[in-house]
Amino acid sequence: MPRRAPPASSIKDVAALAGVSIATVSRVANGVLNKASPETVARVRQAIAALDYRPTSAGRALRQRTSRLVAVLAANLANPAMAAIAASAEVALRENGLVMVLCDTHDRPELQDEYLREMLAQQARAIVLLGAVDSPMLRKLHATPTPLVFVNRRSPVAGTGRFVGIDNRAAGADVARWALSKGLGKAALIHARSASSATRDRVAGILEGFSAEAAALDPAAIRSPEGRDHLAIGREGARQLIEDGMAPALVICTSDLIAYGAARAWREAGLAAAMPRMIGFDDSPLNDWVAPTLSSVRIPYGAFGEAIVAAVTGADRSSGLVLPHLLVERG
Amino acid sequence: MPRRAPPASSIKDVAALAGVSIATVSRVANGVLNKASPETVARVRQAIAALDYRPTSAGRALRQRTSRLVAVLAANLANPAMAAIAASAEVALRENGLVMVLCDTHDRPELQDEYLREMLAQQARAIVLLGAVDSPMLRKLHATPTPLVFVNRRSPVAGTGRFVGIDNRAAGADVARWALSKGLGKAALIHARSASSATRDRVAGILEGFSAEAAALDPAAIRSPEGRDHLAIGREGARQLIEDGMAPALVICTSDLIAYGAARAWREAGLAAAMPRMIGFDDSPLNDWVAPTLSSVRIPYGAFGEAIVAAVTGADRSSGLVLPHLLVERG
DNA sequence: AAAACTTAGGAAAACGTTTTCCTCAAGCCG
DNA sequence: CGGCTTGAGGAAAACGTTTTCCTAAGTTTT
Repeated sequence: MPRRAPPASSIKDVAALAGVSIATVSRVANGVLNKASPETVARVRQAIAALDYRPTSAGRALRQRTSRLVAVLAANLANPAMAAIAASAEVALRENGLVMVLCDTHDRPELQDEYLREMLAQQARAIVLLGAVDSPMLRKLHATPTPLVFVNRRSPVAGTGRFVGIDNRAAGADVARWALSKGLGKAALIHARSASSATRDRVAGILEGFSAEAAALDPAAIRSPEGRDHLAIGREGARQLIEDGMAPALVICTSDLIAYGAARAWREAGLAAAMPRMIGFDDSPLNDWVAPTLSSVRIPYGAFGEAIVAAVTGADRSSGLVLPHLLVERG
Repeated sequence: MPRRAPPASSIKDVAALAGVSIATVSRVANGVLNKASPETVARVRQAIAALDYRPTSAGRALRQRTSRLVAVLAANLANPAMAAIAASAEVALRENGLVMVLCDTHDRPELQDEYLREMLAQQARAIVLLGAVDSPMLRKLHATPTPLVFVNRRSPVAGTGRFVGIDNRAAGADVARWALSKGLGKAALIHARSASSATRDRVAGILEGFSAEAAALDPAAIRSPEGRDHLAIGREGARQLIEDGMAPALVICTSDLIAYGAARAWREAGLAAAMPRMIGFDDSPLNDWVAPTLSSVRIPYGAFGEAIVAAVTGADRSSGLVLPHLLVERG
């Protein structure tokens, strides 16, 4: 039933053509040059080129007990920010001879576990979690040597795995400081009811930032409704604020998507003219195009790829990388 | 240097635990039940569960000469429409026991070739091209048994590969008919200067649709500037229209992203109030949230996944699947 | 009761690599 | 000239599966 792959040329063919043993071909192909004379190397290289040979990954993976695959498990690919990270990671991995396998866990623990299992069977070189959720397999994995990299959200198991992301708490505080220094007036906050460390830290930072200036956020102006995605959460949160007669001058959202949703609620309420100022997190690349008045905390997603590679290859022994964020003001 | 994967339990361990040969374990694991007694099957199953055994893909791929990997080569992951297709494909593939490997070719032939080579080395079960571009390797691949599936854009090599997408020509004609029947007045057209069959067919359909009603699109109102992405193209095209004093009542864009770009140009020109009506293609899921006045031809991206799987597994012998589109009117 | 099947399961080959030893020859030192 | 070292390269094992035979017992058919 399984369709056979094309009978590509194998190492044997190259060896035969070059008149050497397969061991030599393998060495040359892998850049081990001190075991063959320059002439032999040249001959083998020529044969490789002539046959368009490339080592089959299955054979290599079998022998080396690890593949060139790096699994990236994203919580939600529909989120442009996640897609941006994935794209950036893909480029960086490729440049390091690794291949990205991208999966969408939909933030569901069972699905995440299923993927973790599969990637273990694939002998993935490393597993990158773009928004991890706690799950049994994840805990088991911590006991294995497979490198685990947590992006945006920290590992649900304290003190394990490398982290790549921004300092969300500091970013939250920055937003609060900015709001106060601008004298924007009454602020509201909409965030996801998620247990993710990113959201938690942002919210904590925001609250801290306000209280550090002896100001405070009206608890009635904080909303964290349930919702199937950030867009819906933002819309629902804003709807509640409007319904309750709140008229904030600024709405802080813990993601750009939440802000998109909130803006829609204001439009739908016929209050487009009285739309409050808004600020989100991520600074989605689309903002300049579709949300010209949305301020946002820019997260350098384009730089995540390299950071992820560094974490994957364990180039630095540190427990992770904290990248800089930047508050981008619009509108 | 390569970090070793955890010493997961292998088929031998299972065999030892169940007191059978590895052949029997393999058979049971693959659901071949007519070669073992029910009791043996049960015993093996128990051992498999106890050891949390899952066949290593490298061994399997080596023996079967094909892997469970399906390569998806996307032209541009930053495009939410592509991301949506990828997400949909990923789910459908997974449900069929296949694993998606996602790559971003950035519409560049060399990069596409590099990925094609790599995926051949990975013994990918099939290769899905989300926006293929012509390239040497692609032509070579047509001679191999590896199934090739073209999504959105048809194969650059006539008559080869399966196709999944909508009838772009008909969709273009639908847009023209809609514009005329609504009596919207003077229309403009912005499209990418791409050689992709999707864009070509849409443009052709639009022009045909107009002439079929004995109307015509002012050639001076058709723009196809160069640009690094659709957003930039839309912005530049609109900028040209504005500069040339065109004041179309409707701007037809061959993608939603182009329309986003065009809208930005009008805003930037200080003409937000006089923004023409717009219609795009894709109907990005984000439209309802960020572009409430953008009409669009909805492409059922959520259904692409299943169609792709059907094409990949060759379940139907047809040369491809044409899915229905739908004109969604907004604003 | 011999012959022919069936059932349950095992032994072993094959898949394509990488890598660990070997070997053989040449060059060097004493 | 005998013993080292070094350079160049080969033979073969091992990795974990799947699958093709094979076998030995039991069961049916003549």
